[in-house]
Amino acid sequence: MQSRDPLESLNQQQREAATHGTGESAGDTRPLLVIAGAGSGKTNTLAHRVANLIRHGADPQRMMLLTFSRRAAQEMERRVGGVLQQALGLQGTQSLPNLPWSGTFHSIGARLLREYAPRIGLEENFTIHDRGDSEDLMGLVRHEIGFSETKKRFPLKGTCLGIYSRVLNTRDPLSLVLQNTYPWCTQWEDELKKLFGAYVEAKQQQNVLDYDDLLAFWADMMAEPALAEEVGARFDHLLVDEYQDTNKLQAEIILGMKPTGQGVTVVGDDAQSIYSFRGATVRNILDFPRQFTQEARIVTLERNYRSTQPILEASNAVIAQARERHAKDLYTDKVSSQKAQLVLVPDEAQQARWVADQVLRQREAGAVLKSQSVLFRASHHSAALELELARRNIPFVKFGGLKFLEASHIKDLLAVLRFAQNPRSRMAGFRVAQLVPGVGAATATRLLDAMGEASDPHVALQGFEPPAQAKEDWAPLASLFAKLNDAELAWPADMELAKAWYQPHLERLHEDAQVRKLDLDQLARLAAGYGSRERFLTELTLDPPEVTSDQSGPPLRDEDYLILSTIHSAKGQEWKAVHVLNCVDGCIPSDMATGTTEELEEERRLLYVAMTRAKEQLHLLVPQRFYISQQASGGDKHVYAGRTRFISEAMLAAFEQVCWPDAPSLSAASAQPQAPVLQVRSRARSMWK
DNA sequence: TAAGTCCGGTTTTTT
DNA sequence: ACCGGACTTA
Repeated sequence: MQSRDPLESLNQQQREAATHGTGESAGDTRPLLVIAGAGSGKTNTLAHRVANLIRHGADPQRMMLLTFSRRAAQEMERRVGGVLQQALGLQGTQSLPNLPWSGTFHSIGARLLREYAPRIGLEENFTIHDRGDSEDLMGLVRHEIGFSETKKRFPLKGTCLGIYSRVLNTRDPLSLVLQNTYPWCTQWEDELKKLFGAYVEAKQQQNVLDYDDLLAFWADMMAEPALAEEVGARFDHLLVDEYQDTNKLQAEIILGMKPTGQGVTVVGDDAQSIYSFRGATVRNILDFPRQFTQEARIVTLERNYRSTQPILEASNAVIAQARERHAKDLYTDKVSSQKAQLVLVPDEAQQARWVADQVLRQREAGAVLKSQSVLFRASHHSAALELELARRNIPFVKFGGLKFLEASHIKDLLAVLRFAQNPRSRMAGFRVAQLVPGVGAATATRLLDAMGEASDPHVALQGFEPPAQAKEDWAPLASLFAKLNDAELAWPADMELAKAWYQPHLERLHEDAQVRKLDLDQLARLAAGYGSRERFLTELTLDPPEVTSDQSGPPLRDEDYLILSTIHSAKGQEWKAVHVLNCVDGCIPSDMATGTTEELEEERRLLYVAMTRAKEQLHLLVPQRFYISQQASGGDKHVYAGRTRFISEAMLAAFEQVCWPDAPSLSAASAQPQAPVLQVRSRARSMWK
């Protein structure tokens, strides 16, 4: 049977990207850079490239595919499968390719490090600290070396970790990082050096790695020629998605693995680079062509398949003002008479109402909630809207912001498992021990010291004498760890044991134990999907479930719900209708990011990313005033905000302007119809002040 | 030594 | 509104 040409559906540029190095261009060993504009079919092209390589004999086991998230990796796998099926005329599930080496830099790094652990001086059973654990450890060390005294006002633990992380990821010296990014901390350079030294020491003693270690140790490994050669030779193809959001360390890893660039493909869009706060640098993609021993081939995808002409026009106008970029202008065939809207509303409360109204109206017109989204710069910008949606019973799911894993009861349970996995992790042990009533910081420290000095920490734990008043509650903990340490135990039985032990503590510590119990059950179900305790713990910290459950729990799979997301978490996605909240100076750009031109440029790209998510309808909301949040209810302190500086007077022609309510009045009455005129309670209180 | 109260300071975005 | 540190009480 003659199967169809699988590349038929691609345009000329996409086809060049998909087939580079095969067919007519066989023998071309240059690395490939694909500049893929927003909505230009990037994922599809990459999937076709992978499928095409496989059709030409490439072994999926020998391909490394670095994507931004596990979700992106799975999507890729699915699409590659689809293309292959079509091309080879295969049926059903017959040859879904298994791409074992696809995932984020961090998760692939963790795998390689575990595998090579014995050869690079690591212990194989290391556990991985997430952001919160790392901050806590930094805080502990900070306290231990005496930097936490009140008078000194030393940077907080989160700031310290931020500085440390930036030094590693950018490979810039500490002094430069302080000067550029943390100018208010420059006076502490010496102390920070000392702190970071102690932090590294603590991590090593406890056999834990943080996010940065996963990249830094991998890069170190690739700086060792023999190892780099060995690892590089295991992979024929190395493909990297979202390359504009990689940092110096990640570029070093790629270069170390494939110094000639043969087999390397990177895809990205410099106009969508929005992660410089994490050390990502646009230089990576701008410098890519000349990085290897042979110069790269560049293919640019400029045709947009996502948005209508008017939406694209408005987006192009915004990004055209950017200072430095690969010149490209997106075009599309999708005509529409509907311009992008600039919606003026009096304040945030009215903004929430307008969005809720609009979302319902569009649902009446046939757009299910899932095809619509609301995007915002910072997680808390959606607070008013969330209230409004709840009030009207409109289901929604929020991406980004607080995670399921950050709730204290989830952390408690995970700490038990982590401590069992790695008994040298003081962070986990500290948390677990203090769950026992009568045990506080002092007793916990005594336990961990005893375990640290012992040749076998398990024996030390079993032999530990708790204070008299804690004795009774201590026994179940000791016996739990005896069981968890048993090699016979088969995952996920560990989870059940831990949960059973934790149950009484949960009830004692939390009023709402019932609700939290549901979360723990959810976690246990999740656990069953992983092969081992080690894998569960690793994957969970590197690729946490993205959706935050409200108290109500995650919506059912078939239910319809509106998407709320930070702009950062909206990366790579698209919706029929997109609403962008708070398009005012101070929010976009965030008033915390107006210091340097680079920061400001990134904020501009952020708005561009938000706008280019829209397929048919785009609404930019401009609330005209903001109430100061910390004041008595009914208070009237507010500030006026102006339209974002990224949409200049001259660009207004690309938008349709809407004022709501109809009369663009700023009078208090129309702006705040529901606000009480009088607050009797606060008046009664104020009598006594 | 543990647990509870009070006060002061506070830089968004995420692997 | 939240967190961390200092201070108080049992």
